[in-house]
Formats: sequence, structure tokens, C-alpha cells
Amino acid sequence: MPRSRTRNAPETRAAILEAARQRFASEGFEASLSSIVADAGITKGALFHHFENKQALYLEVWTNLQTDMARDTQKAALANRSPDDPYQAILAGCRRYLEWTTRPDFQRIVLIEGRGVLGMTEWMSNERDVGREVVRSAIGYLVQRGLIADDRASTLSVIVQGALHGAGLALARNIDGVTVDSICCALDSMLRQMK
Amino acid sequence: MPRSRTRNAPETRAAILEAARQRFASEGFEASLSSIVADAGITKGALFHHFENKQALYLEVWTNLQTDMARDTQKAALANRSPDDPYQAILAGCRRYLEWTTRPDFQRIVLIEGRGVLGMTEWMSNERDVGREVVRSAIGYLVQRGLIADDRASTLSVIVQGALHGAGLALARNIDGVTVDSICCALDSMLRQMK
DNA sequence: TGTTTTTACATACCACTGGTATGTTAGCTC
DNA sequence: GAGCTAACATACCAGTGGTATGTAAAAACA
Repeated sequence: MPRSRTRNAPETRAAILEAARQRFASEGFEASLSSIVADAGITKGALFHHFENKQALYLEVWTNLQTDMARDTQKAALANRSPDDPYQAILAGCRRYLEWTTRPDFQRIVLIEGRGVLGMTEWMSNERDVGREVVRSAIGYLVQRGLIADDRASTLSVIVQGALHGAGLALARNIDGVTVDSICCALDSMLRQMK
Repeated sequence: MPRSRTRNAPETRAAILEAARQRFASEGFEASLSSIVADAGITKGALFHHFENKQALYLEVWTNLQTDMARDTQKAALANRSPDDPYQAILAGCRRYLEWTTRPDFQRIVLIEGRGVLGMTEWMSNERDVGREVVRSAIGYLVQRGLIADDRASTLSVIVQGALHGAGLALARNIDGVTVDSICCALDSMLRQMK
């Protein structure tokens, strides 16, 4: 019985990634591959043809979310450049990032579970931390303008990224007294005082 | 064949927790219960008698590590109190925390995987975030002395905790230009400028 | 055009996992 | 000393990620 070939490879791949993103967002990494392939309307054979294993699938979902976020925040930053205040662009990017942290899929996959799933191999050693690159380039922007010392850029990047990360999680957890505005206000004075 | 009763319940429990901590530290949450009970010298029956499920076991290992860390950092802070510089105690606590982030078990179980394993239910909603309480009390210490505005305490706590967290991870990842001293220096000026 | 190779899946299967149901024994109570 | 319970051990199960194999269609090649 010749099965009709209704789909092509890229479509199948995209369907798997979309189904995986939704399942991982709602159930976490423990979401079964069976449920994912069922949602995608294919079988495990197709999944393991396109992805080496479950972690590789998760890695791609995770990466896609992060690169989408990075592109969007950088776009927001560039759109808010001001000739007489270099901090405005960065703060606009921060605000956009905080918006991303309200997305349930981003929360769970990137902020909560990702690092644990990818583990030491991918997350620790590898330079897949897209968020870090974005913050790093923002700090570099300030270094170029002589607002931050070159040899402190790395350390300050790490601190700013951590602060943003913690702020996003706090917003996700609805911690009392923490709002987007209060965070942005604190980041504003924090960034402007860095040297 | 009457099996000799060489152990009692608390000993067994402790043995399970110790074996679990080591396995979770080296292999992560995916470490099998079979390997853990083998290390502890007991069987799965004993494990499931003492712990409801794998997550409950992980939760206890995770909690123990965090409370140990919290106690230690607070001890370091109290030991470094200075009558004319309230920041010294806090910075001593920060430095002690950064020492904890060099421990492999703390890195993996608390910093990397914990939040993902416990997931939304435990980590997000519950007030089990011991690290937050510690930072919160440190900021409260500054509020009492009129160095920080009361209504900004929550937001600043979140930012400081995030910064510390990110710094610890950066140290664990050996990121160029990031050292314990560079972090402490940055935190010093950051804290002193907060209002 | 006919043949071969490769791609893109589907199907059947397996070792192993977390978890459960059911023993079994030591100690305590009365 | 009978009965109960805590503290385990043993046997077992459904479901999991992953693999081996089969197969049709498209592409490459002759």
C-alpha cells in the first residue's frame, strides 16, 4: 500500500519542533516523545531521522527561543538609540527582554529547565549562551564610548546578565514589590553608575 | 533466613541522601534510583519507604545543600561585622557564597539543575528559595541603617541575588576576565551605590 | 530509459526506568 | 505471647528513550 507522500522534510521538521516546543513548555523535558510525535502527526521514526536524540531536539527548541529573543531585544535597542544618551538603547533592550520573560514557553524552556537539560556539556562549556553575547555587546557599546573600563567589561556583563535573569524570574514568580518599572528603574541607576 | 537488622531508620535515610547527593552531583537527576540504592547498600523498597518519589528525594538533597550554604554565608557575614561599615559583613557573605559555587555538587544540584527538576510546583510557587531569604535579610540590614529605601528593597534584592547567581555560574564556567576578586570589587561598588 | 543510491519516513522491538504490590521480619505494646 | 506497626526486601509492571529493520519515493547516475 503506497503511502501518499503529503509532506516534505522541512515541513516535518518544523512540525516536530513546534509540537516539541509546546509540550516542553507545558510538561517540561519529561514530556514523552510519543506525545510529541502524536501532536506532530508523525512517528518516532521520523523524529529520530531528524534529531539524534531527545536532548538534541530540546537543544534546538531552546536555541530557537533564545535567538528569537536576542534578535528582538537587539531590534528594540537599535530602535531606541539616542545620540546624547547611550544608555537609552540598552535600557530599551532590557525592557524588551523582560517582556520575553512573561512568555510561558520562554520561562520554562530557557529560564527554568534549559540549563539543567542541556547540562554540563552544552550549557556550561559551549558558547551557546546567546543571552550572554547580547549583554556583552551592550556593555561593549558602553566601553566604546569610554563609559566603562575595558578590563571590567567581562565582569560587569556577567553581573548585568545575572541581574536581568533574576529580575525575569522574579517577575515570573510575581514576587511582591517587583515590577517591570521598578526593575528598569533599578537597572537604569545601576548601569549609569558602572565605570 | 532471619536477616540481621544492622541499621536503623535514620542511618538508612542518611545513607540514601548521601548516595543520592553524590549521584545527582555527578550524573544529574537522570541518575537511576537503582544506582543510588546500590551505593547506599539497600533496596528500592527502603528508598520508597523513606521518600515518596524521586523528586521528593531530590528536593531534600537540594534543600539540605541550600540550607548548609545559607548557614555558612550568614556565619561569615556575622563574623565580619564592622561598626562603621555595614557593607563589610554583606561583602564577606558574598565572598563566602562564591566559594560555595566552586563545589561541584552545589553547582550542579542547586545552580544548574535544581530549578528544572523541582519545576514550577516547588521552585516557582513555593518559598523554598533559601538564597533569596538570605539576600533579603542582607538588604534589610541596609534598610535598617537607612542606606536603602524601604520600598526598593524587594527589587534590589532580586537584582543582587541575580548578580550573585550569574557571577557564581560565570566562575564555574571559567569565563575570561571573571575572578572572585573582580566580582567582589564590582559588587562592592554596586552595593554602596544602591539607595 | 532503466538502474542504483539516498532520503524520509513507518513499524517492530528492546533494555531499562520509576513506581507499585506484596511479602517478611524485627521490635514494641498490652 | 498475640497483635500491630515500622522498616525494609522481592517481584513485577507499564511506559520510556532508543535501535534495527523495512519500504516507498525521489534523486543521481548509466
